[in-house]
Amino acid sequence: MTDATVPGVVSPGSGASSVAEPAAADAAPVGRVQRKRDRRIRQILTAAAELVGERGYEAVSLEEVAERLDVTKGSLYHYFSGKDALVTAAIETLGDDWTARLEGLPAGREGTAERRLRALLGEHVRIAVREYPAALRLFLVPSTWPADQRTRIKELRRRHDAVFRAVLNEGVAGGEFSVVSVDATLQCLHASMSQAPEWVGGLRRAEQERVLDDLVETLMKLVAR
Amino acid sequence: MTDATVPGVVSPGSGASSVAEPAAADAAPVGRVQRKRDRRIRQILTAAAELVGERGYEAVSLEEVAERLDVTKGSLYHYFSGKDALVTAAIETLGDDWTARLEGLPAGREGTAERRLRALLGEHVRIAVREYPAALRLFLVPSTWPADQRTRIKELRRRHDAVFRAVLNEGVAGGEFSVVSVDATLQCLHASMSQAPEWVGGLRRAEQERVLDDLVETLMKLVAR
Amino acid sequence: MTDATVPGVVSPGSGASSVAEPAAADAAPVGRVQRKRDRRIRQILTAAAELVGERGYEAVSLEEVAERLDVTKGSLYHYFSGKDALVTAAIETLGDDWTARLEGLPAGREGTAERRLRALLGEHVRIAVREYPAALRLFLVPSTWPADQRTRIKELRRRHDAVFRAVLNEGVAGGEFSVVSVDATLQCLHASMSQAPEWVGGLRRAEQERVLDDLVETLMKLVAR
Amino acid sequence: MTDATVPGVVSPGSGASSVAEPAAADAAPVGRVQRKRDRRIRQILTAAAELVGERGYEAVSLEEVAERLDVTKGSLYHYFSGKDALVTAAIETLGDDWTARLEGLPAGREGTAERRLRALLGEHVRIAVREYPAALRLFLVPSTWPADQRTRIKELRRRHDAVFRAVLNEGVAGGEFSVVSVDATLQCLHASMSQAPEWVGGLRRAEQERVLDDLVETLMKLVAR
DNA sequence: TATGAATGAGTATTCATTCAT
DNA sequence: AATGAATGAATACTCATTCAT
Repeated sequence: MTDATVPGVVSPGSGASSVAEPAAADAAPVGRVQRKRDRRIRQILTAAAELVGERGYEAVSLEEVAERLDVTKGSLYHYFSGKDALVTAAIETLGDDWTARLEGLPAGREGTAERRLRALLGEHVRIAVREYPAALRLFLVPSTWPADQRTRIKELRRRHDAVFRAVLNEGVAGGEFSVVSVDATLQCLHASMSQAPEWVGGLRRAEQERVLDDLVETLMKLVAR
Repeated sequence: MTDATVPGVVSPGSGASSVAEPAAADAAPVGRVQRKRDRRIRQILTAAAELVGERGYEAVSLEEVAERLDVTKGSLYHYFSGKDALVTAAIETLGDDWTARLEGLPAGREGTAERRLRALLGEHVRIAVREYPAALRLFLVPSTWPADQRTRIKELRRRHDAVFRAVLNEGVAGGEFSVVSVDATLQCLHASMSQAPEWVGGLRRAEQERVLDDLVETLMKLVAR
Repeated sequence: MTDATVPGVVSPGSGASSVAEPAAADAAPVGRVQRKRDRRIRQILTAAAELVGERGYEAVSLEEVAERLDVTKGSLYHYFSGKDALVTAAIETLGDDWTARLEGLPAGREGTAERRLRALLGEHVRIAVREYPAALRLFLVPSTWPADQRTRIKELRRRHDAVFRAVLNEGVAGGEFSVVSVDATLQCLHASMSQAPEWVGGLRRAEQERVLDDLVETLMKLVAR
Repeated sequence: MTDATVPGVVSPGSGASSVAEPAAADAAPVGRVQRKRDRRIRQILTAAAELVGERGYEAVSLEEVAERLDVTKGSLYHYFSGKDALVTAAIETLGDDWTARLEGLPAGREGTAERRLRALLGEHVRIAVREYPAALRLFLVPSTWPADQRTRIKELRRRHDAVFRAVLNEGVAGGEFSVVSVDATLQCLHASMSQAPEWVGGLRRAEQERVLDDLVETLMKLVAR
């Protein structure tokens, strides 16, 4: 994802716009100014994503986001058209980062489908528990949100699921896995892992590891022949 | 659950102390007045539970709850000490009702463990999808809540899980099921079913049914030998 | 003060009235019922006076008064037309009791005017400190109160002051005392004593006694020749 | 007191940290912006102090304060963290102004201790009567306030009393005055003067003057040899 | 008499958003 | 680009008062 495609970003000099920029903008040379702007946006999104990941959408205030960045609330409006836009973009960033980490996992690319799936599940669940304890909430976007943004979130999840779906499909094709339905299996995998932070939150580290291992093994049954 | 055990309920001017109570009152352990009060509390909890089930905790305002009951906000404070207390009680009510329905399910009590589990999963997921679309949120109690209430919710979940745990244990004991860990399996079942409304929300009824059947079958794999 | 003259008391059978009863009511035999009513009123006033004495007017809620009496808020409206009426009456009761105690003091009636004044001051200040820590507030009746009630409070203070005024006048007449103005002297005495709870509130008992003795001696200078 | 020391004031987006500050800013220790902010805070405090002085703490609502300043309630929260903070700061301001006026009084600095004390008492009592009719309430800070703020108020009174204490001490040292205890004398002076508005509130101006003179003369007896 | 349910106007507080500088 | 002041609508909560039973 390049910053230029971040949704809800206010385009400089053209007033507020909650719609993504036309790619035509690329025609203009991307100068220092633009790069600086992109960097700033990146900072904001990171801060917002962390907060939303920790506390959930409704509990995060722009004040907090601004404070974490050591700027004022008003500044955020130079880059985003409003809270929804900012948070949506942040969720997207968080999801993209997460997806990228899974994709970048060496163990996720070699060996049998089973080994790869196990590695992906382990990494995913550990990211969830340690870094995004409220990640589940990200996908519970208030039903009052504009359809536009809900669509965006669903799209994000699709991308996120793709990495699991690929392994699943390969496993099935290669005869390693057997599933009732790839979609249903994906949903179960995702749901189970997302809620993990809830159960293991109060446990000691050693116990956490054991429980998470059990979780991964249990989930592997979903694809067993 | 009897209403008398609803948490956070404000007790009426009772406090029998400096003035002598007529002993006759003991004859009728619960008077008309008390029954009426209980009924009202029930109404409030039902309304609140519906709203929380639909929109989640943070998004529900007391104003809305009051409006749905056609009373004023202030009235709610006659019965509950505050929003947290009301919502906690509502969640508890909702959870208890849900649990009771599962327990009351005939198909959940007879036949092989496998048949019973399948029946329970089917019913649970259909309740989730049709009646409590935001039920998942119920278990995402904000970490800022008082410990007291968080404990209560966890206790509630334990009761709720018990019905599944019983079948699971029997199935394992009888050699019908095989699981990595009963706890992990329960968590996966619960999480997967709770999030179901999210995926199937936009589908047509017929499609919904098919997807939910797939889901149940997929989950049955978690206990396969 | 007989209860029949308590202001703001709702007359039975005649609807609410914030005006004192005409003495003609005495024509009717004062039956058991009336006596019971009077006793109840007395209880309410005592409870209210204590609370107002402790916390001040604005901080006391009818709920608290009712709770201390183990009745419901609504019940209070059988006896008083509203909060102001109740509190005014309570202040009056408190003031009357206080005055009565000073008047009943043996040391206040015999010996030289100086000995008597010293005894009165000592007792007064000790009542203030130990029993009515917020008594001062009683005389800071919100200026928004109806004139009727403000008058009543002033009248009460006049009665209360009378006991000191009498000794003062005698002392002056007998040549024992010398004052710039009896009124001003009274005001100073009253004000100084009323605020005593504020300074000595945090002190240990022994220290309190020493400080209060200093206070009394200091005040005696106001009448020195 | 400089505004920078006003308690409870919310600091603006400062928090200089992740972003480098231009060192040049140090040249102007207090910029235009800061001065403007200080002026605004001053305005708010003055309005609040007046209201508190007139009506007392509990009776003042933020709405009233805001209205007097022709801003909205919410704006006050830009400068103060809440009602307590605002009111405490207002009391402090009021007390400081009062103290400063007494200290600035020429007649309070020259002549015999007796002349100076008489001048101070006269001025003090006239400020109380004319400008802060509810000033007494300021020192009756509700016992429910946070300890932090109660301490602050006590400290304020100490500063306020200091101006009288100094004259008292000098008079005693120089043999002009004779007191039982400096502390007790101060308390009596303060209490008597603070309550003055209550007695003289309803009088005509000419009468007021006479009564206040009597009051001052009466209080002078407290230090008579 | 007494109760307890209900009200409605009020209170402090929060927060996304706007805008002049 | 960034600030910080200001807004206004919303939110939880309180309390004196009324009233049917």
